[in-house]
Order: sequence, then C-alpha cells, then structure tokens
Amino acid sequence: MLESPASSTEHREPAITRQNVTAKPIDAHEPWMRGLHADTGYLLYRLGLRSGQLFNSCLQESGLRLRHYAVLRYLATTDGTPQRELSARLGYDPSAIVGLVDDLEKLGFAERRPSPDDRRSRIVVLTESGSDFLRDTDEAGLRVTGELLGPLDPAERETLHALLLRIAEDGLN
Amino acid sequence: MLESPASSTEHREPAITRQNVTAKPIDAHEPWMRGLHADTGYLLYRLGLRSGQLFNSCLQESGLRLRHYAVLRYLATTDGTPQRELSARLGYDPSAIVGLVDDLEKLGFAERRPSPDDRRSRIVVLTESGSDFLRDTDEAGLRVTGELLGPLDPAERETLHALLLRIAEDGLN
DNA sequence: AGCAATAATTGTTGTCGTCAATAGTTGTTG
DNA sequence: CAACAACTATTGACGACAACAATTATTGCT
Repeated sequence: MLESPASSTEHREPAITRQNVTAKPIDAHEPWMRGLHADTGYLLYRLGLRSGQLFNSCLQESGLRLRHYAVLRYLATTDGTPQRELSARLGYDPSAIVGLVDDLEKLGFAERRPSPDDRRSRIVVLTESGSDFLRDTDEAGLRVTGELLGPLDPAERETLHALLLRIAEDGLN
Repeated sequence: MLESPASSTEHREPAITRQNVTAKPIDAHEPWMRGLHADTGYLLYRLGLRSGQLFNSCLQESGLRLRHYAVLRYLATTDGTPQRELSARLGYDPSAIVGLVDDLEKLGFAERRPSPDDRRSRIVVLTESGSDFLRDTDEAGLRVTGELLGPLDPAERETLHALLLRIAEDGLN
C-alpha cells in the first residue's frame, strides 16, 4: 500500500530550454488568460483541481488520499457513523466507502463496530491515533491552504471562504 | 440539490426531482458541516468537483468533455497553437493532447496544420464550426455557472471571480 | 412464513493520468 | 559534413479510480 509518491510533487519544470516559450510572468491581462478564465465555473474547476493535487501531495507521505481525509474529518464530527451515511453525505459510492474504511482500519485510524440496532450496519468510529493524525494533518492542511491562497490577505480569505461556503451549502454535499 | 452523480454515458439527469433521501436541510450551522468545510482549500476542492461535473453533464450532449472545451477555448484565444504549447499551458500530458485533438478534428471543430517552421510540429487551429460551437456552448456555460453560483448576487459573484482570478494567476496555469 | 427493501460487500467495466518507447525531424558539434 | 543529442508527436502499457451490476446477510412489513 501506499507506494511511490513519484510524480507531481515538484511539477514546476516543463523543461525550458532554448526557443521554448519565453518563461512568462503570466498575468490575467493577457488575452488567453481572459479567454480561459472568463467563466467563474471553469475557474472553480481549475482551482479545485490544483487544491486537490496540493492536498494529495501533502497527504501522500501518510499513505492516504483526500477521500480518506474527508472520511476522517466527517468521523471526527459525529463519532460513530454507519457506512451508508458516509456514502450519502460525502457523495461517494458505497463500494468506495468499503475500500476507504479498509485502509483507515489497516492504519489504525478507524475501526468498524457492529451496530446495536441493526446487525447489517457497521458503525465506523475514529480511534485515538486517528484523532491524533487528524490533528497533525490539520496543520499541514492549513499550510497548504495558505500556500494556495498566497496573494490574498486575511480579510480577503475570510470573504472568499464565506462566499464559497454559501455556494456549498446551497447545493448541499 | 443534485446529490447523486448518476451521470455517465447516456443518461444525464440533473435530477433536482427525486427526493428519495430524507433530505435534511443541511445548513452550515450544523457541526459536521463546519468540521468538513472549515478549510478553504478543501472547500475549493469540493466545489471544483461539482463545477466540473456540471460542466461535463452540460457538454455531454455534444459528445465532448471538459478537456476538449478547455482546448477549444485556448485555441480561440491564440488561433494557431502547436500541440506542445497546449500541453504546457493546460497541464495535460502530450499523449492526452493527441486524443483530444483527434476528437476535435473528428467533429470538425479543429484541424492540424503543418508548421512552416518545424516539420515535426503540428499547428492546431480552430475551424469555423468550432468557433460556432464555442459561441453556443459559452451560453450554456454561463447558465451552468449561474446555477452553481445560485445564492450569490451579481456583486458577490464579481467579488468571487476577482478573488479566484488572483489565486489562479499566482500559481500560474 | 413470505417478500420487498436495505447495508455492506465483491466484481466488472470504462475512463483517465502517468510513464516508457518509437519515428521523424532539428540543431549542434567535433 | 557526419554523428550525436534534443525535441515533437504519437503509440502502447500499467495502475488508479469512479460508476454499475450482482451477491450475501439482515430487517421490516403484512
């Protein structure tokens, strides 16, 4: 499990050599930038991708990925959650949840416990080390976010967060 | 709402209809929501995912996906682009570009032309129908964006767009 | 008791990104 | 000017992952 970080950590060198493109500063005033990023939806998609990559590369050293992290954070808020609820709330397929919880269990971050009410249901709970891990990586997450939100000052970050949150709660999930 | 991904090959059913799940109102004041969406980076990731899905489901009827759209929009801004530039600027692997341009060529939206300077290079240009298609889908894109940004008024959308753009130009690409 | 619905799980399929290898072409250099 | 290194587009292979269908065990209904 978890092998080969391999690739995209330091993905900043597209082999600039000779007549290559003049390593450009790239600002939004160039026409191609406006053409590409004129639409907020597409912009969101692009940034979401980058954010996910950053998060993943940060979690990679721990052997898990963004989804695992999402599950962990959800578990941290409810303490005792049947898998079907994880599936419904996080929007992942039930079959995906199986593998995710398997991994978390293998690492000792969570464990399945039988439900007292329903014997088909398995309740997933966060363990001690899972909670610890969450606390540790939380800091790393903030660091990533800080890196991502580079040019924004605190007030602007607050604004952005509030706006995104409004959108998020609209569409649920 | 739009909770279930549901979309794949043929059926694209945004399905605001079916309310099979016990739809909880879900607002950001619930503790689990704060726990999950406390971090701006993760929030961005999540919304980017949703935005991408929306875009894809919108383009699906045309037979292409978001990447094709990205290529088309880039082509629209430069008119005549070697494939290696597409690869570098959009962040896709050169081998991915091959398939994408193949599809676009097959649909008549773009075509490869030999480069006068370098016989190994192929210049991709946007055709008439490609430009038309772009204009048509641009409207659809705006509709999607509008749907996505539902609860925000025009001023807020402007603010959001500006903030996202600042982040985007920072990290290049 | 019978029967539909549900929870977790397995297996399959198609898509996608990454990496390695190849053919044709260019530029450099000894 | 001839050999070599670098580069462009392309192909093929491999692994990761999401979406569906099918299975097993259990529950609720009537």
